[in-house]
Amino acid sequence: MVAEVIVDVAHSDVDKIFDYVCDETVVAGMRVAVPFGKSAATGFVMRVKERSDFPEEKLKRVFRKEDDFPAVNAECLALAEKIAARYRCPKALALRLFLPAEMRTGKTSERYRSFARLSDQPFELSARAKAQSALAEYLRENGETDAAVLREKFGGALKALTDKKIVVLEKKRILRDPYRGVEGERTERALTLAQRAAVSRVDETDKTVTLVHGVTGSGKTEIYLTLIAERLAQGKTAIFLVPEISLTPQMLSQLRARFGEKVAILHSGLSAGERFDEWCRLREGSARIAVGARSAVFAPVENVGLIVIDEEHDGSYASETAPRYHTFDIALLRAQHNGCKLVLGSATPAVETYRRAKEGEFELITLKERINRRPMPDVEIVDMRREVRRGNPSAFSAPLREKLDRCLAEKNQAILFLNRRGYSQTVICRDCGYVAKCEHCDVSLTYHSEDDCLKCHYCGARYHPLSACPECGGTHLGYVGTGTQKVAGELKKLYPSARILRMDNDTTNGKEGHLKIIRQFADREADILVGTQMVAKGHDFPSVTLVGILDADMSLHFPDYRSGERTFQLVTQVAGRSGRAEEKGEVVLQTYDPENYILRFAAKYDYEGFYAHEIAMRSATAFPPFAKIVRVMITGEDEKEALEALREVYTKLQKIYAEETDKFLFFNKMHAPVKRIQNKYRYQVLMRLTDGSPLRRIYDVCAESKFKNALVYVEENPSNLS
DNA sequence: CGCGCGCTCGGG
DNA sequence: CCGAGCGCGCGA
Repeated sequence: MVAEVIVDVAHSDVDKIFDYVCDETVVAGMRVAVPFGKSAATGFVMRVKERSDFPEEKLKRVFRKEDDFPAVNAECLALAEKIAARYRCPKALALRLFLPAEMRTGKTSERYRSFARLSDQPFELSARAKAQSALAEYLRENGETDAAVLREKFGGALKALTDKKIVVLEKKRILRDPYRGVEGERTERALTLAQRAAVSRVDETDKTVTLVHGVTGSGKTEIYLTLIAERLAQGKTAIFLVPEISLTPQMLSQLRARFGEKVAILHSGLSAGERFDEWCRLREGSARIAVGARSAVFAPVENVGLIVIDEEHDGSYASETAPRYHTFDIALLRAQHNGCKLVLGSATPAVETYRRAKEGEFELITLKERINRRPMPDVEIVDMRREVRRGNPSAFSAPLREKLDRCLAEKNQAILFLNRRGYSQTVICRDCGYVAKCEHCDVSLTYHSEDDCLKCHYCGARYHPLSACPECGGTHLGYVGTGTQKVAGELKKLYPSARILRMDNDTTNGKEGHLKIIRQFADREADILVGTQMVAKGHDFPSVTLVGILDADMSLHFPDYRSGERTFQLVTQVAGRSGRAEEKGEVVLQTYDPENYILRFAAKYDYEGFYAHEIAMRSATAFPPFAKIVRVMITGEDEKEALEALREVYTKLQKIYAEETDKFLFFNKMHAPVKRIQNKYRYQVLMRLTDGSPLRRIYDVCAESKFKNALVYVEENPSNLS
């Protein structure tokens, strides 16, 4: 037999099939060790065939199998090839998406543990061997027991008994359990009429994709779970995708309560061993529901009956490393391959998604009612220009102060939202205009009062605070702009007795830190939570009755075509934190642009109105979905080489532009808005296309680029143009 | 990607 | 004439 192998080297030079002789136990999808050049390499068996076209005498043999199972199933093999073609990346890179990283790096493997049990042979122990008798008695009562436990309890008696063959040891595979005591109680509720109707619509439509557009609290999750249960009953599997941040213990316990051992989670919070074991349970079929962030779309399940993408609009579904796939595209391929449904859910769908639903490409289900019939909180838009005119330069408007007073007096909780970390955004010299900048990045530094230093928010570098301007020596240094740290400090002064908690990148050390703060606040260990957008995402705080959005303009004027859409999503999401239990919630939205249509629609929770306005604008200005934005990024530490790469890539792209000018609405090269990040210079060729047809050639140009010290990559409709 | 081959250039 | 440096092509 001959195996067609892709070696696990992510480089276009070796991105081709190599044939190796193998025995019949080697099957497609297996990882094998093969001789490659001077040394050995791991490879993926793409196909097994009878004979090779390559001269037989030159063929070498597969050394051995890396695993005794195919790591990548047939569907995923085909999918990997499609991904490699679509995003122009080496097949090895596409294949790697399908296995947990620790399987490649060898950082983990199956864990085994010895178990002891009594053998069948009859025995008699001397009366003096007390420990041995006790151990035998223990095994008779408890049956098979972990050998480590027995050693702890009975010491050397275990060895004595195994030597006498009275007790036998057996190694058993241990699955590491990532749920750590997550015990959910089953909170299954009968579906409402609307939910039941939604479930049948998904089942009955002949469209592959269904968008469930349901306001916060309309019970989308229950719909997903019912659909998943249906598929499970049919002997099929399901993939349930959520934004990374939504994988909370509460969410997991809900799933575990409903589906028990059938659920496996795949996410970065697990240890290497846990992740590997969860992956194995899915591959072997003992777990049938894969839950996780975007990478879970590559779950090793067979016979997929349903894929769910919850919070479909969330930015974390787009990969930021090669291959820069979008989770939806992969999910759609898998759904089509399996002939199953793909369900998207959101309270605030991406404009592009909603349009496809409106145009009839996707089935559209709208849920207008909240399960509990409770109205969404009232949103008051506060004109900050008026506050300034009235002599209030602080971050808190009079209406917000008033509501905060009341909220605290009534012993409720409040959340204040500000999308800027640190104390103040910039340090500026009032004498000469000098602004403190990072040495490695082309951005200004943010002052952090807690550790009294200047930090770069792009690379994390820290600097001593300035006492005088390094340019002119002036000492009139001004701190401009307000961050979460400053807000927390000012709150402390305004409400000395209130307990204030801050949540942003500086106070959360990794994922656990983030959960810790959430838990503290949920346990009412604080009265006010001040934070960046991480406070916005799906957590239930029943005692929160007030949410303040301190500076809505920050996200509104973000330089990106989706800033309006994101602001709408943000306001809706943050507002959803207020008034979830008995008491009605309130939202104060502070802005210098109170007439802005996005804020107006957001304040009324009018997605339709927002959409109609936004889509008309996108159409008039030719932005997605009416055009495709393509950015070719060129980055490198060596400015000269990066520029050289830019010039070469630009010249080649110009050729495409010249030949297909009618497809281009815009074509230009420039440096990126942030010229340097972590010492890497950044250049870009920015294009806006009427349709995607030149994309293929654009990817080709980038893949051809062979500069050693300059990275060239394509971004489609990038969500962050910095 | 990692390696070795061979071409080229500079030193003396 | 020799050794270091690098560009290139190969790997089954």
